[in-house]
Amino acid sequence: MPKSTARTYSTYTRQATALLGGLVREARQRRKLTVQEVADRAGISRGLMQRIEKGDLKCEIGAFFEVATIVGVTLFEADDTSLKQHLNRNRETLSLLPKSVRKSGRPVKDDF
Amino acid sequence: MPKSTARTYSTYTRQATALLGGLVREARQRRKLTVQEVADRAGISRGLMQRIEKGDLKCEIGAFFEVATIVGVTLFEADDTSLKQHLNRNRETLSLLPKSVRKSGRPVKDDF
DNA sequence: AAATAATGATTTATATATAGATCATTTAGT
DNA sequence: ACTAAATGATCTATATATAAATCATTATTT
Repeated sequence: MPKSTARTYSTYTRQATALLGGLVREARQRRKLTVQEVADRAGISRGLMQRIEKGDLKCEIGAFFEVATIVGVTLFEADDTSLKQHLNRNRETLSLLPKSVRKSGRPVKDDF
Repeated sequence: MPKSTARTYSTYTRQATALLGGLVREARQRRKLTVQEVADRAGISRGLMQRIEKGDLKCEIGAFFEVATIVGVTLFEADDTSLKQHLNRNRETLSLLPKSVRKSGRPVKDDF
């Protein structure tokens, strides 16, 4: 039972999301696609599409990324191959990490 | 009234989200932080934190990015300055793109 | 080895994001 | 100029994401 999901976000989070939304809008316009067209292709409503372009923080990341992908805005160096490789590298690292010494250590609240 | 919000996602979207979640998990472990600790700092539940690390596509992008930021995983080349500049460049492009002249002057709030 | 902590997974109640509709305004095309 | 299309904004109903609680399992520390 969510008490109150009124979140707070860091400036970076807000800016990054706004930037991504802006890049989507820019890319969409460059390709001469309407909001409705992209929404249709992504299987979402026009309203959600507009919120995404405005950088609304409460959109599903899946819908957001899907729209970005459709208009050609990609995180992680675009092409599938490199993404897949990156993913695999990440997988390996993850499985290896826990192994070597995870001794005591305390939280370490550093930077930011 | 949403009929059925069972979306479909491209392979790229699924991989990108999974990768981002994996990077979050990796970064968190490297910093010796528990899931609960990061969740607390982000103001989200442990359950959501776990879904984020698994790359669940239906998480809020805001929560996702906030967690990423907290553990030090940043999109858009990390530092605030470059992000801010990028954002401004994007803004300019946007206001110029539509067609040179936008009749009724828009406020243009660039108070970032 | 025992104790403690962290993670994974599931369930429930509720807060809320979403689709869809509608209307106003702005932009594009003729 | 007029017309049509696109965008912006707001509202409602409902599907669903979320917080919280709980239990099982797996690590970690002593």
